[in-house]
Amino acid sequence: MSLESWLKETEVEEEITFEEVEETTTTEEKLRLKGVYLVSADYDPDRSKVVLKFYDPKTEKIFLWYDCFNHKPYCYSKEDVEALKRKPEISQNERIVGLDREERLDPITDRKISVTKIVAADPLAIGGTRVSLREKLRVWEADIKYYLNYLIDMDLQIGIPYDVTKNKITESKLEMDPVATEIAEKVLKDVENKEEYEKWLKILSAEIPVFKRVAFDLEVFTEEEIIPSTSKADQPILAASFYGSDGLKKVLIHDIEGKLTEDMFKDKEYEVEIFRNEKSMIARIMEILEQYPFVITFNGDNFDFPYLYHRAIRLGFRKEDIPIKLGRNDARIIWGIHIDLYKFFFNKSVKSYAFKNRYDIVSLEEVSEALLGEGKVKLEEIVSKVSPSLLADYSFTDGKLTYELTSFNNDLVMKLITIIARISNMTLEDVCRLAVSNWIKNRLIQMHREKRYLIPLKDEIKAKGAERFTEPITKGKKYIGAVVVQPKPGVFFNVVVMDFASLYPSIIKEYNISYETVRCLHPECKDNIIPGTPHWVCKRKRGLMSEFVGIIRDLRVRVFKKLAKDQRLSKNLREFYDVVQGALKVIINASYGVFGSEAFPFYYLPAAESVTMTGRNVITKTIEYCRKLGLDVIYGDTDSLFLHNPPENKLDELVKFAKREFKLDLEVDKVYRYVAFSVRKKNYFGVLTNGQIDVKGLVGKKRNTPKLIKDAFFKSLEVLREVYTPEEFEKAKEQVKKIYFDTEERLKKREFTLDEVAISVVLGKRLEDYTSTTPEHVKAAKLLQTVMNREVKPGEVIRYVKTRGRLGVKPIEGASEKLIREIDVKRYIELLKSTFEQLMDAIGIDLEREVRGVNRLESFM
DNA sequence: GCGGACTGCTTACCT
DNA sequence: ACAGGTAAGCAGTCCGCG
Repeated sequence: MSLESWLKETEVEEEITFEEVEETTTTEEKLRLKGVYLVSADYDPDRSKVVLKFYDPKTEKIFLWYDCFNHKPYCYSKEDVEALKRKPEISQNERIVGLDREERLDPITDRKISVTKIVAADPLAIGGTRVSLREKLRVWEADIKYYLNYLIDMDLQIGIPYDVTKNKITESKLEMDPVATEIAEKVLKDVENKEEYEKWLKILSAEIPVFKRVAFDLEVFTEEEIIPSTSKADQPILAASFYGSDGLKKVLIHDIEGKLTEDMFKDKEYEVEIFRNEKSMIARIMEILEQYPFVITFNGDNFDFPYLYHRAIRLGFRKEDIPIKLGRNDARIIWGIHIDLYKFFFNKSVKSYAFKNRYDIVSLEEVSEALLGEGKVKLEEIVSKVSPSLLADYSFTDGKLTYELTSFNNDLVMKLITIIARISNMTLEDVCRLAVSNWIKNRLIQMHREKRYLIPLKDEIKAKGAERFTEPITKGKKYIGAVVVQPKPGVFFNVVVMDFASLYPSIIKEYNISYETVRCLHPECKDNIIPGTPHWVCKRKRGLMSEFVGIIRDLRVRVFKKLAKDQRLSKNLREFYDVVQGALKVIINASYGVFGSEAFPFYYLPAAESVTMTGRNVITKTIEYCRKLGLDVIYGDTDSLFLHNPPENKLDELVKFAKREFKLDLEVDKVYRYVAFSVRKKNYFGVLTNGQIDVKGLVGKKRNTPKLIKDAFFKSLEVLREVYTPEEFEKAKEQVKKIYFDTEERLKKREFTLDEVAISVVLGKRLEDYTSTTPEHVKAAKLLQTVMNREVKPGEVIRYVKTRGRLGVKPIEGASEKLIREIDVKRYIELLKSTFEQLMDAIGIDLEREVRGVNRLESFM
């Protein structure tokens, strides 16, 4: 049967609709829920109310709770009520329902001001459309999402348990672990704002429930290797897979040709349901999904849910019967929480701080391979062409991997998301979709509100400070960054690396850096200068950012890191506290960067450069003190100092100096048996005292280096790992040389596979955006697109080889081993040479001379 | 018209 | 939509050279 006739046939079938979404419990008079976790909030435009989502771990269900306090959205004006009433934007707007005078503190001037609260009937009257108040008048606090505003006003905290009745929400009593209490009490004794700490301790140490969830993945028919259009949704769904925390393992298969039987899938590890009718299959998909309060996808915002939605519409479902809400950048499910892992793993902070850049490309394949050690089912062809059995396996594995990404290490990812939601007080959905500047922004907004500060507008912050003062070292940057010490070339045995514990956040904390405190308006603060700048810092008030970073940092170092190691606690609990301290670290590490990012509402270059300039001063002064102590500084970068053969007692003195002089913690980071430097910065290797190899920045470890060269490089490192004394170096050097020449021989004789000489480079932007130059990988990508008719997208890895042909490159995809004959061996030898030069430079081999020597020898033979 | 010096673009890395 | 600093290769341009 052709696809077209098949579609026609389905249209005449009887109407299938989704089951009614469960009526919310608010209508029940008796509603009484205990220990239910607040996980989300949203605005329901139909009821003109905020809806809260509570997760009950006992029944494993989500309850929707609609506002019953008649809370209204609002913003502020600096004009008085009378003046506002004279404005047509206010007087002729029936959606403005109230004007109230209020007192606020302007954090920039540190003076009380009177403002008018403009109350509206719905959030769109404030902002979000072209005719909203925000676009017409100069108003404050008008771009806070309404449901987040609600949480703040109602003093609600995401991620902790509540007892809920129809018209009352109270925090559940939380029992803190006695060990945690003991450690926390010590810290509480000497902090300036005890209540704030207590609040945080309670929020962060609350238990996290197991979230009942299902991972969901859709496979759709496609003619070519292109992603089907979600808006057209003109191709049938082929399969849907489910993997649930309750053990559900299921694949729904669409039997387009009417040839499938259940027997064909008998020995699978998952159940299979076969559907002749796509419409019933969609209804079944929805039925399964709705049994789970949390739905996990990998890219469900931009593919699975929009496709499902539009396909359902196309097949005749009514809009109001589909419980999916498609936004500009997200897909929400009205009965629960949709978590899109693609967005979460794409997050720069998550990628680097939580997962240490263990994955480079954000794809289900790469991320699972890196974090789970398990990849997708490999297909030789596109999904539309493989056998039903293979398609089912493929789909199932995608669902399974997606689920496992949330369950590995004892539900690490779910916990991480929950803890970040607690810190930022954002919904779980927002946490996994928005970036770190948003997380920090939301918590700062709440802090402003709690202190009754009026949140300044971006232009007010900008107008307050002079432009940046420093010149960046790197072209195209906005201000100066860190100091990198020129390394002393050579091999050094017994090297101790000292570093300042989270230097920038500590500076923000200790030096009171915040947008309102740097260049404050108090005359008496103007002598409190940041070294090397004309900026000064407030002496009268603690800055908001400084307070926030200070608390988070203290709690991490003094409470949660300790708890994570406390042997009196169960392994489970220690693991949990370790996740907490890890989440705190993610936030702390990003706290400086946001000051220099325009996307951040509290963007303020004088604050950013105050941090880096203080850092420069700290490291420079510490190096000077090392000289005084007779310590030999052979290298340093930003917050670290490499000391050659330092006497123990001198190190103690250095630590004391840092504490006394800067109030900062300097500590031993690592100790090298030996470390080898060339003249290059950020470029060295060493062997730690435990025998572990540490390579930094060398070409040999870069992801785009061909395997052949990489292997030779790491083989050499293995040799160097066995070196314990300067004498042993000589033998090792000979071995490294041999590895080099052996590899060169292999290249000359073409004894390699295509895979070994493939160069993998990420395509950074769309092909047509490379306007000034055409780098090699772009040439290869263009060949892929034009010759092989294969669409290439930014973010994709292009694998190519260097050839002797006109263009000099060819893509690997679809090529046979015959391509080896075209390889430009000469250019690979150059690559090998430069890779080894970095290594050999450091250990004192002049590669150029060695090569000439051998060549001369060869020419005689 | 050609080659070396130079600059700018691009990617990947370090802290 | 967190930052700046560094290395390296290649593409493209400029300049000198009878």
